Amino acid sequence: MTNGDIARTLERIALILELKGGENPFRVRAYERAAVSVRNMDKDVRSVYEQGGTKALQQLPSIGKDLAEKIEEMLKTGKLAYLKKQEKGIPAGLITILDIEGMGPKRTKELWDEFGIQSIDDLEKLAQSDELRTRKGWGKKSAEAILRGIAQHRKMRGRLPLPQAEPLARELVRSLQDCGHVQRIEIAGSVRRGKETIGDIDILATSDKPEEVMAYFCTLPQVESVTARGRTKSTVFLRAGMDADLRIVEEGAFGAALLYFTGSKDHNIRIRRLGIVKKRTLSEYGLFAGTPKKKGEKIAAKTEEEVYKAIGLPYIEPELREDTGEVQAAQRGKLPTLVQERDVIADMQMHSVFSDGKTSMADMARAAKTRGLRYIAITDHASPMGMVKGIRNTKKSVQTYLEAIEKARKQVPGIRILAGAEVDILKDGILYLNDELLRQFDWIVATVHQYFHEPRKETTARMIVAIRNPYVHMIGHPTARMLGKRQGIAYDMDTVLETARKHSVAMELNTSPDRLDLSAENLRRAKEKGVRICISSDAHAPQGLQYHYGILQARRAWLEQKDFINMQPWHTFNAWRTKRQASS
DNA sequence: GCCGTTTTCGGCCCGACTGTTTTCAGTCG
Repeated sequence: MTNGDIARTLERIALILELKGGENPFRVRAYERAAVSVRNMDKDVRSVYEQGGTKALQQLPSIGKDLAEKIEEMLKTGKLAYLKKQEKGIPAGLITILDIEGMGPKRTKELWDEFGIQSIDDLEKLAQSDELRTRKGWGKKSAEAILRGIAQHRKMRGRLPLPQAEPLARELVRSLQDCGHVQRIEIAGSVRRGKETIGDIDILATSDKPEEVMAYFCTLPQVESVTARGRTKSTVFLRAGMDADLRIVEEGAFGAALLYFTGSKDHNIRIRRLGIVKKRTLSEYGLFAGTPKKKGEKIAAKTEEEVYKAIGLPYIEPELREDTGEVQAAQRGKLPTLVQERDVIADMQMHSVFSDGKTSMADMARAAKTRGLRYIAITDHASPMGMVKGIRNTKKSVQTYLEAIEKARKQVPGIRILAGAEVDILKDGILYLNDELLRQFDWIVATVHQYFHEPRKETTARMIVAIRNPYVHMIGHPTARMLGKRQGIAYDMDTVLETARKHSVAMELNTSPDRLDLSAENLRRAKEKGVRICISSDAHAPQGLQYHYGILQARRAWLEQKDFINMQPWHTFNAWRTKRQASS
């Protein structure tokens, strides 16, 4: 069982307890919190358990004696008797109904008890009939809202990758600015936190004419339907297939509101609890003296900095706000100095027309130079796959390639160009190019492009063989995932990262918007193990030299400039590169 | 079920919107 499996099991228990009803809601919440805690961990729960037993598990946040024992059972048997017992009599399809907007546990239970619905299809039939429309507490509008919710659910199928959702959010902001009654406006929510996938878009604004702004928002051409419309909050469903919320707040409380609507929920809860200790109440309207019931004077609200300060914390960057230790780090003055886009001074993976790129090596180098990069590697493909043009496993092909690089160096002075190659890792971990050829390059990126579904054990061994190859400098897009399309290869990440550190091989942060590989979670694990990270665009054309989403991901992983081997001056980078070659 | 400068019991984040109600429960973030 992986961390994800354990988290999913705990979540499922929480859902079932809610559905059954009559349960202490805080107990439900405890299971949810524990699930989040396990999912966000940067270590394997299994290894924590193996090293320290249930006592060590109890050191984890939101895990007490009871849940430590349940996790132990899952790790030992792969099952959980408690879940089995709770599941008894609950139809599997019932839980999926909770994914429908507007259907929570209480309403779902009511319809299950009264009409025996067991699935989304059952719910649809019921909402189409007259039974709901005439039922006490429901009515015509409820039935229609449910049908709308079902239609959206079927259309949405999950979340959009950030590189698709963020431009949508920016476009909405631009449109709203055009309406003339918006003063301040900011993107909040998970887009602001730079999450890898986005469930909905949150926008926050101030306005002298809130009603007009809301009317304008609800009738934008991007909007397919309006879910809710009020004076301060409206929710719409976009044609692009996701919800967008707009909130209008008072100018004087913009900071408190931005903090609140940026989240995450768990971060908010964490800092509110800090407030309670100091007899303060924090809401989207500000930080107040007293309790929610007996609220006193306003202490801070204007800016996020001011609110954090009043609660005794330094400013915490949005990308860190996931309740994965950032509040504790802030209290101890140990927040990282997060990496920024301007720290990118080199790019260690890009392609030219020699393989599947769109432009010449010289054009790529010029574009990189214009962007302010000091050194780059041209890394055309070396792959046995017939469909991939590029470097072949022959002396002659490599010779031709190296000559082309040399020519580009002459054409574009003022930027250092490394002769690199992106070499396929074959099924057994051996590289496509032989050692005699590999040694002629300045920079070797090893990547997986085939055999994505081999067993975990074999894949782990395959990666280790590749890392041990003395000519390899970096593992490119290490899991080979494609966001929203392909899950990526599965292997024992901890073992592979430890091998990489031992052999001083860098792991790539590939900033290509459909890869973003490694993920933030794995990057953070890599950092904690002391593995070198190397950022690269994998650009196939000059406009592909982009780092925005990769940098956001790096920030979510707590990475700093010093964690990147290619954010160092050339001599530092080169010393590491040549030492790697010498020691191998 | 978790947790502790309110420490081993008694709390657990806070408020808006909707559809129904006539003062509110359920849902959402």
